[in-house]
Amino acid sequence: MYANVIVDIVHENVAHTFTYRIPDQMHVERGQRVSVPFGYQQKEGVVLTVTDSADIPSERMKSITSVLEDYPAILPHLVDLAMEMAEQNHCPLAETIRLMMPSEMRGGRVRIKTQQVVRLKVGPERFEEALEHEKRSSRRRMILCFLQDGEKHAVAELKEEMNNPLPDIRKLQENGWVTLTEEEYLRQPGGPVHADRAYEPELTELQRETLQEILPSLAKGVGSFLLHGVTGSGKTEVFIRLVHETLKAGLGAIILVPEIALTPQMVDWFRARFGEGSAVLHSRLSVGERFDEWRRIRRGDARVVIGARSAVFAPVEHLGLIVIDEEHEATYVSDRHPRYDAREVAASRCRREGATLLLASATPSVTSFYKAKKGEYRLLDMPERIGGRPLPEVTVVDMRRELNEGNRSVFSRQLAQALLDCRQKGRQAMLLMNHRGYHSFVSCRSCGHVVKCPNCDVALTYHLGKGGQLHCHYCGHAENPPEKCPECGSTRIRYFGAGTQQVEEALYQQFPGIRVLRMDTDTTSGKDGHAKILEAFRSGEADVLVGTQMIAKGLDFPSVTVVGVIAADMTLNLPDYRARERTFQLLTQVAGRAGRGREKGLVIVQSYKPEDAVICAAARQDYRGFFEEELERRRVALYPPFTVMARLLVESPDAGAAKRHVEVLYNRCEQLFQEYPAFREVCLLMHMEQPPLSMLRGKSRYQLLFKLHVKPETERIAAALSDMSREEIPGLDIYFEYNPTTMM
DNA sequence: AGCACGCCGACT
DNA sequence: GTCGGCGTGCTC
Repeated sequence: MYANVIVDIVHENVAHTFTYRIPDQMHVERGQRVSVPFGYQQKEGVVLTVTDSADIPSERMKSITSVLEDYPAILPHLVDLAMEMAEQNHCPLAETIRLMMPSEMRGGRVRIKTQQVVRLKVGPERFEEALEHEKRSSRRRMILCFLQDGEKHAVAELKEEMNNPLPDIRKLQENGWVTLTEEEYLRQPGGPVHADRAYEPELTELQRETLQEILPSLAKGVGSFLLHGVTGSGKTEVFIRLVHETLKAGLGAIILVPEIALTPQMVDWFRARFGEGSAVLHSRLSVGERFDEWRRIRRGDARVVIGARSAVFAPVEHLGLIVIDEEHEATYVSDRHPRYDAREVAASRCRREGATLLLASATPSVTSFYKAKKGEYRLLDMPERIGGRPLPEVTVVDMRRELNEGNRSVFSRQLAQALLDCRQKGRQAMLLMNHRGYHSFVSCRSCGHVVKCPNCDVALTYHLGKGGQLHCHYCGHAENPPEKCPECGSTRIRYFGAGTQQVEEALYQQFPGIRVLRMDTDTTSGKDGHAKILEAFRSGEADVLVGTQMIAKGLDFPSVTVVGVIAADMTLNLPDYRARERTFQLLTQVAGRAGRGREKGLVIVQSYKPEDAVICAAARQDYRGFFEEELERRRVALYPPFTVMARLLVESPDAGAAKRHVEVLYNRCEQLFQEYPAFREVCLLMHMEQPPLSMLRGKSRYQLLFKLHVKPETERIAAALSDMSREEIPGLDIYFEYNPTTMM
């Protein structure tokens, strides 16, 4: 028998299977990891197929050295998925196979932790006899009593009861009363589960109806849904019940949430609801913990998995359900190679494995909602908040008018009043400012020169602290602010634009005695920095939480009654076709933070363009209105989901080299279109330019932007463009992105 | 990805 | 003369 093996090397040259003889009495199957001789070295690989004939000459063929585990580490369905992904991304199979296992598993780094376990060897009927026999040692009697329940106990547990129990345990073993063994030990992050904390809240009528819509599909094993539920509508409880039903049917479930939602509290809460049969996968786990969680899933000990993006590959056998919460979040698209979209992977997995897919969001991505409208997903609506709580009232303030009427503060009069009232009532407020630092740029009033980063083509941001330096938010460069203009020598240097630090300071000035917490990348850098700030705010240590968009997502603070958006249109004018969508999502999500308790929430949105349709729709909390308008805009302007965007990005420390190569690529594309007229028809637009970030981390950047019709040829163009990025040129980095996450 | 094989410059 | 540069090519 022969095995076709994918060797664990990510390179085009070896991106095909190699055939090995399977030694007699060795058993291997699809998905199993093996060690094989490869050239003059030993490599790990994964068996793709087992056959009884081989098409290479026997004298060239080598034999599998050993199996690395006695079970297939990669489930057959996931092998199929890896193959599909490799084909779609035109990347080596080894690269997608790697997604299917924890990194600790590769390279023989598997360290299986063991612990010493002791248990009673004799039945309860001989327990008294044992006590009698050990009457001369109170320590040994104590150990026996500890083990009276007949269960296995870690020696470590006994250590908490007494000093150094091991010699006495050994003695008891000699005397034949207990057994002492080494057992494999799986680290359980978060410690033992207290399942008694679980409770099942009564479902609302709407929640029950939604559940009833999905349940039949769970039984049939086909169906995908998009759940559009307003903030606070109780979507989560629907997921939980679905998962319980999935488990009852003997199937497993995966729940994906954005990484930042996986707070310790949320993890505790989740484990309380599902107990030992659940696993958590996220980036804060140690490598060992992650590996152990993976094995618990693979062995079937954990059948419910909650995790971030990569948990979509969790080795759940008999999968019944995948839920993707906050499906509009950009975090579901991987930023590294291979660039997969967890939503698409989940859809493929569900189709393949006969599972139900449920995407959910208060502000679905335009693409997903469009798919739902076309019937690709079944659309479910939860338009009301739980307990009949009203959606917060949203007021848009025209900041141009504030300025005209002499208010130069960062706070409009309405917002200032709301903050005062809120504080008087002992409630809390949240303020969103989508820019960190103090001033967003520094410029010369004589010549207009803006101080920029030497490594990146962006203005430097003025930060308080450490003597007040200018920082680059892209590469981390910091320098002292100039005393005179480096361009014209004038001393008329001015600081412009506001950031979170300035909002914080303005609060202190305008509201003496106010207590403020600030949450942005600068204040959350330490370990659990994130959680610490949120915990402090939750326990009432501050009246106001000021932050960047990280405060907008999914947080539930019942005592927050006021939410202010300082500069709503800041994200609106970014050079990206999704800028409007992102603004709407941000405004709606942050508005949803208000009024989650008994009191009605008040949201004040400050804008310099209050008549803009996106701002208006967000103020009305009118997703449909936003969607229809935005879809029409994209239809007319030929943007996704009606077309596909692609980009070839060239980076080099040598600006000339980057420019020359992007021109070479341009010409090559022209040539390609000449050879294949069908390609020319598919390509709506090819645009050579310097991206908005024309320099980043000391590298000059040029790009080719493509807008492509969705046709059968589109995939082939993408493959050709991708090939152009794969060629290795010294001093040049070339990236190909299909549906790039950013156009910057 | 590694690593050997192979063909041209400056060193004990 | 050799040691060693990294270009090219192969791995079941």
